[in-house]
Amino acid sequence: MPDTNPAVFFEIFTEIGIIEQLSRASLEARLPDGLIAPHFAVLNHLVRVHDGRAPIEMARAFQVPKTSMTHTLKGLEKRGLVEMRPNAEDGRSKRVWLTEAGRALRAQTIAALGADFAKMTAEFDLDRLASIRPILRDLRIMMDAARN
Amino acid sequence: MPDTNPAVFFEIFTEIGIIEQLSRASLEARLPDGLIAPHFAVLNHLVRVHDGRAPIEMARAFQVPKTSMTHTLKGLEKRGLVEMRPNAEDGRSKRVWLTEAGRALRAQTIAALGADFAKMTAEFDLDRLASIRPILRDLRIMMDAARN
DNA sequence: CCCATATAGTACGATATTGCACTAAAGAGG
DNA sequence: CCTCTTTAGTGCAATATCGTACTATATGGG
Repeated sequence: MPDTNPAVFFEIFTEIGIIEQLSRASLEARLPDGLIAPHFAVLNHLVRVHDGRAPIEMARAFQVPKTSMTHTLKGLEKRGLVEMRPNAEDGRSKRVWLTEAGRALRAQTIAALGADFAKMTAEFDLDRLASIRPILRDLRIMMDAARN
Repeated sequence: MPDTNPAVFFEIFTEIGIIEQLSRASLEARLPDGLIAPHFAVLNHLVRVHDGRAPIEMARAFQVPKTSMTHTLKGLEKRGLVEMRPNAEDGRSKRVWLTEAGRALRAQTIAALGADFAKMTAEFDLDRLASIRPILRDLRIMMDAARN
């Protein structure tokens, strides 16, 4: 019988909220003191999308206010994980570059997480997990579009 | 071909992080000024699990430090949505009770969200969404157990 | 009963998040 | 060019999160 009850969304979002919290805790347990998930997200983004991004671009990518991005970048800069340089093509903006330490920390964190996830693999069928990926992806795309 | 790469976890958690952020934004858009997701989570928990819980029980249920729960409850109490009373059976602890206003706000918020979700139903197949629920549930249970 | 230990709650300080207001620079229209 | 509007970034204040330390009460071994 097809499910036509929108409360399904409520239940799914509740599960997702709990899983997000647990996965964030796992990540932060692998980060050096003083660094939290948003710091890692920025390092990871700069590797995946290529560094040299402007802070405002990253604020949009993560859908956080630009003041939050300023703060996160300040923390990364203070620890020598990124460098902020002026943007020669636009005097209003800056560009963010990874340092060697930033790249190394990101790689090292991913390696540590890989070990954690490998343990989970022993307890959770990866094919079953992988099967929900396209649905989560489509859900994310739909919600992203819905927020106008 | 079975997927044996633990990076599947990384990708799933990334999607889940984004969806959590978007769904939290939807919820908070429906809450009165000054109330945020943790406030609603507490109200909802007190209805579903029955009120009269001790703050420490709820801190454990949400896996937040007890200081965070103290703060969240203080906000709810200030707005007359819950009442804190001493626990006659244990002088160290308190019990948290919903007020009529608290119950009403929770019901009204769920109704508003129901309308939002009904719109999403037009754009996302509910059967497809419902199909991932048991997997998310099992994943949450596994991770919850794994955190020792 | 007494005392050592454990537990519930809170005060406080450090850091995080975010809205508002401001500055500096860019772009658009004349 | 000159002005009006828009955009990128940041300072500041309000609130949130959370670790540490403290108080009060409970519990358990003697």
